[in-house]
Amino acid sequence: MEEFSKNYEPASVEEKWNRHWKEKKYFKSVPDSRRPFTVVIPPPNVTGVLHMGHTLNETVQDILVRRARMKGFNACWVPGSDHASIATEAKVVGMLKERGIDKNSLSRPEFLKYAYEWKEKYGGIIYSQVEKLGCSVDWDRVTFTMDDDYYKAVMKVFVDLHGKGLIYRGARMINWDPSAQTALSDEEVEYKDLQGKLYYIRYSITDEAGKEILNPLTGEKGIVIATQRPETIMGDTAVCVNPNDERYSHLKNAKAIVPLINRSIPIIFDEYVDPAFGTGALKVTPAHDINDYNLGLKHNLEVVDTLNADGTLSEAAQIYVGEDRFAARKKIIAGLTEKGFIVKEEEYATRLGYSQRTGVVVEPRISTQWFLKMKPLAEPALKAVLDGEITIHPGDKFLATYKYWLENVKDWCISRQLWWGQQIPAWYDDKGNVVVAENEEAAKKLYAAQYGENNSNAVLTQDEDVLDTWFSSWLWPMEVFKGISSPGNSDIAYYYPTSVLVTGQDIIFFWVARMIMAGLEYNKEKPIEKAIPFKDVYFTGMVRDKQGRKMSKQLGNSPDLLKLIDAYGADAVRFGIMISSPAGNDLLFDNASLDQGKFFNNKLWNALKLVKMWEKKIDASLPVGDQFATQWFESRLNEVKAEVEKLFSEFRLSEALKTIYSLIWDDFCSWYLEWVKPGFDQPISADVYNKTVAYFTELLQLLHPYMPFITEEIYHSLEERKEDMCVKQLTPVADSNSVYLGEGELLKQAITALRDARVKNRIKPKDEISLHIETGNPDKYNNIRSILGKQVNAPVMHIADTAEKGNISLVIGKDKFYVHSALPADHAAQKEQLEKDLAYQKGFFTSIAKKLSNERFVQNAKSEVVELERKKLADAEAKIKAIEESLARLD
RNA sequence: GGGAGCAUAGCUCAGCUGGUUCAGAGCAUCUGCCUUACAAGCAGAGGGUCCGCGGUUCGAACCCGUGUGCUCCCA
Repeated sequence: MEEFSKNYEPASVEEKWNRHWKEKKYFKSVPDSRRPFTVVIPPPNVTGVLHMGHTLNETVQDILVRRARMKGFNACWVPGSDHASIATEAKVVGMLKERGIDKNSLSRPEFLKYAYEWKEKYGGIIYSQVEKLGCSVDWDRVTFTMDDDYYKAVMKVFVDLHGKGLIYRGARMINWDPSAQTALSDEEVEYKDLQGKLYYIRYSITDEAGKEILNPLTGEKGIVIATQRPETIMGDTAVCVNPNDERYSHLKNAKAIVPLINRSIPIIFDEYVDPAFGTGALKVTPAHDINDYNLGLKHNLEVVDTLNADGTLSEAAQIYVGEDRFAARKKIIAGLTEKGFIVKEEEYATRLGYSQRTGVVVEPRISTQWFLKMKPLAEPALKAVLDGEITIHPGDKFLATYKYWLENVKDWCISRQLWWGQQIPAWYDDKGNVVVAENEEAAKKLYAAQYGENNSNAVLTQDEDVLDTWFSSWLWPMEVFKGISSPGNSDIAYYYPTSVLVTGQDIIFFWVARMIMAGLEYNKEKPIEKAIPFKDVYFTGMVRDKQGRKMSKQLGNSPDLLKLIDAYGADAVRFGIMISSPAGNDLLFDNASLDQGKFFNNKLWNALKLVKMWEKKIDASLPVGDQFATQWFESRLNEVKAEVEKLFSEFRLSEALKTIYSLIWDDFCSWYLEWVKPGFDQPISADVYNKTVAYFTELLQLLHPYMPFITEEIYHSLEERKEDMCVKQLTPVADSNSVYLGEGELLKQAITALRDARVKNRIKPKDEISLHIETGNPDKYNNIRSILGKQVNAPVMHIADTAEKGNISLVIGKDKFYVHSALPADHAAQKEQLEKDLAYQKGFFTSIAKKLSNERFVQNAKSEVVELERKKLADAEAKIKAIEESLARLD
């Protein structure tokens, strides 16, 4: 027989089962006659390693997938990663810089070679982490958003949507990332509150002839405007005031002179300006502010773009050309101050947009980009959720957010000035004519057809830009099954729609909403329940550190997953993160919960050791004997199985784990195993042993989705098995017997109370007592008396309607318990306990009595409730009587 | 500025449809145990004005209003 180590050692066990599962191809899925349960991994991007947020995510998915597999579903979990266009390109550029290579010195194909090198390295790290965590993914289905077919699918969708008029190209004010030098979508901008400064700058005013005008009301020179961005004054093309503002009514047809560069710009009048804000005069810089841009359109203003793509000042600025925008700001302030243009400075609370990926301040910029019209796609996506076709968990906490975004969605800027990604399938001739087609050949044909045979030899150049990564990942639930590149294939027909999407709430717009849009757009011919990409969305919370801070690279408070697995084992990590993870709420990650997982491993391990010790003690000739323990545990097990079933249906995974944990630790280890434990040198009946192994097996099955490795290991250690736990089917829930459950509760209560009395009276566990129970219903102890005697070391026990008084008395339920012990009893402690109980019961009695004496309660409350209260009153009365009698005995 | 959510034991949180499953769990704390599965353990115990105020109701941690404090999303 194999020897068991003192404590559970996860490392070798986890390695062994990972290899075994993989060899057996248990997690490979092909369509068959079973119902599918499909989950697509939200693609972690290839820029780094898995953080704790991913760990939570992957664990939740694995739990759902493993349980589905154990319930007879054909479970298919597709792993993959996305190319994270902007973030990866930034990393690759950084890597090149370290090697002394400038991106601009490379051709596009050369750069992409380096990018793929990066992707191979970091994508590989992520996959090995997913595997170490025990994720039961189908490794034959690994998908990357830049795979050939995937790439083609993205092209196809672009061309299709362009053909439908949903994709268009145009010059708009967009969010510009000067570091990555690309456009961003609205969602990629994060706003932060900060303390800025408002500068009041005086512009002089002239009439049409160029003669200076003074304010007739105040005699002041010029006009004062307030701005946060003095470095943009060179891009000013007007000063705007409210037409109803009397302070400025003398400025009709006047001109303002931009300081430092002395450009003359018109004064315009528009009610857009709030006279109460600042000085009531607004400088208008259409190239660098969205509101100014709109104002400029309305008033036909010139647009002067004073910034280059990299955030330095352009030739158009005339001064400080080539200086960074923030450096230029300082110099301009100095220049303005020196020349007396600055009237005052003021502290000002403001909000700035930062690039989510590079962290730099985003610059509003007018730029020609490709856009996707969102309104027509948003409407059905909103409807699907509002109609309940897709359910968001937990509760509908995020429903309002989802609804608001979709109702107010703006067109999506999908082009990025990058190389790493799907290159936009648009081709231009030298005159700027454009054709959109899936590839160059098709583009040429289309061009010839559109622009005539004469031009068929024209040189076509493909758009330099690539598409936003989310423009590929929104196809994920379909294209991992080649649903776009090869529609109607047997995989997509079987696996789509997927069952549940598990993801962080932070990408509800980036990904979840857009996946729903794409799913509905490309499955229009199907009924809605077949068109949606998933039926349920489960949002996990954010993982924070112990102090409640977000985990981030800057703070360095995110632990390294592989180190955690080395220290605790993957099962303990999974346990730790799930036990502290209420659905949808943020969780404070603390190694203490991993310790709890590790301790739990040991508890299971030691239970195994105990049961294996019994194996040697089986005596087949032994009669079945006392069956209460097994009867009770079987009922308890079924009760919990039903509970877990319900919790899973509500996606309350943390609750379910707590329930299973307590069933194993408390009910199975602390109660059941102790109850059936044979005495020293005593045999165990085959019946009890076999049932114990069967119960243990079921417990392991319940726990397996959470802690796959140790459960598989113990399952095989318990006895010879033909199949593996990860594919063993769960047994259906059976009825539980409420009589056994009630008797079990009474037994536990009596054991606890008697143990407490022993501790308080300093009776050692080895000291025997005899027990006299006075009860009106002696029969209720029939099933439990032998276990009770064993657990409280009371070889002698009398149960009758009158009892011989002992030296310790206590009241359990309505019954009086008298303990006879050779040792002197602590009367004071007993008295104190009894008096405390009495006070509680009396208070309880009074409150119930008061309730029942209230006529309106008796009239209005449901009859069951009133009946229950009457029973409570009677019980309390009986208890009070028993306690009082015991107290009287003590005096 | 608009919207959403949260406040229960020292900490992290459960608490469903208002009524013994109503004040609960885990961790932490305290006491006693080297009891042959487990000291990473066992057996016990203590600990709460359910954020403040008002209302609805026979009855409120739970429903409504309001104040305070915190978090998140959007502009």
